[in-house]
Amino acid sequence: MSRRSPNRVAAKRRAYAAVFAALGDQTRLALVARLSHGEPRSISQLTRGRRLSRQAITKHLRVLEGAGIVRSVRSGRESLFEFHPETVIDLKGYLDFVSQQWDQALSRLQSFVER
Amino acid sequence: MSRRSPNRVAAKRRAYAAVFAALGDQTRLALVARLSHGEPRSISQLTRGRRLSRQAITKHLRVLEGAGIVRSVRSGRESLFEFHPETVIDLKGYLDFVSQQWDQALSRLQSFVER
DNA sequence: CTAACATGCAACAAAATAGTTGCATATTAT
DNA sequence: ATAATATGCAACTATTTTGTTGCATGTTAG
Repeated sequence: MSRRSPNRVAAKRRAYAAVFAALGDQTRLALVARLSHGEPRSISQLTRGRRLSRQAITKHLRVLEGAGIVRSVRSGRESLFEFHPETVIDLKGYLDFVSQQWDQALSRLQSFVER
Repeated sequence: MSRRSPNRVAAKRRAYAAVFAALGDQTRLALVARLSHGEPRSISQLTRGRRLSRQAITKHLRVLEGAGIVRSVRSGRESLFEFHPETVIDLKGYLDFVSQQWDQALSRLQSFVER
């Protein structure tokens, strides 16, 4: 049987919730879009042209980093942020799991109705 | 060309951000898991056994409903919440888009290095 | 009819989030 | 060496989120 300790399930959930929460913001979503487009960018580059202060952008980047969605590397006087795809792939997996659970529920209902 | 007005892009982003934000919470993730497992459930059913008050659960459900992740229907004295898969499917699509953008960026880099 | 149940609404408090500003420090360009 | 650039740290405010409690109202069971 798939018995999985509730604690383990809860821990997983907390982790996924943190990733979802990190993506749950316009600004951060825009940053992810920008970074997923290619090369690593510095905080200044990511701030330039935006209406938010550098510090605000920095905080958002740290949230994304904390969730494992981006990585930062210091390079001289700037710190470069780079998209880290694994976490997003993993999240897709979670959504897949939820969808599949639903599909299976539907087909169970279906076979019940049909008998 | 794919020129897409920035406003349209921003609007899309806001919408997705709202869905991510709705999923960015342990309790709500647990509710989604429960509801994706099958039959619609009433607020009382979803509250029973949990350590949160009924009102707290209700608020969470309304957040999920606002994001289009669940639907509610009144049935007599109770209101039943049901998982609504389309929104989650759509979100998976967004994550796919981001991943693909990254993959394409990688292959562009690859072909650049190789020449 | 009346009691039990299910929910809604509103006011409130505590905590987390988002953003700003000012100042300090490290790195690079001239 | 100096100035310009890039970032970090801390304090502070405003807003949003999370949760509670109390009370009112609608619905169903006995």
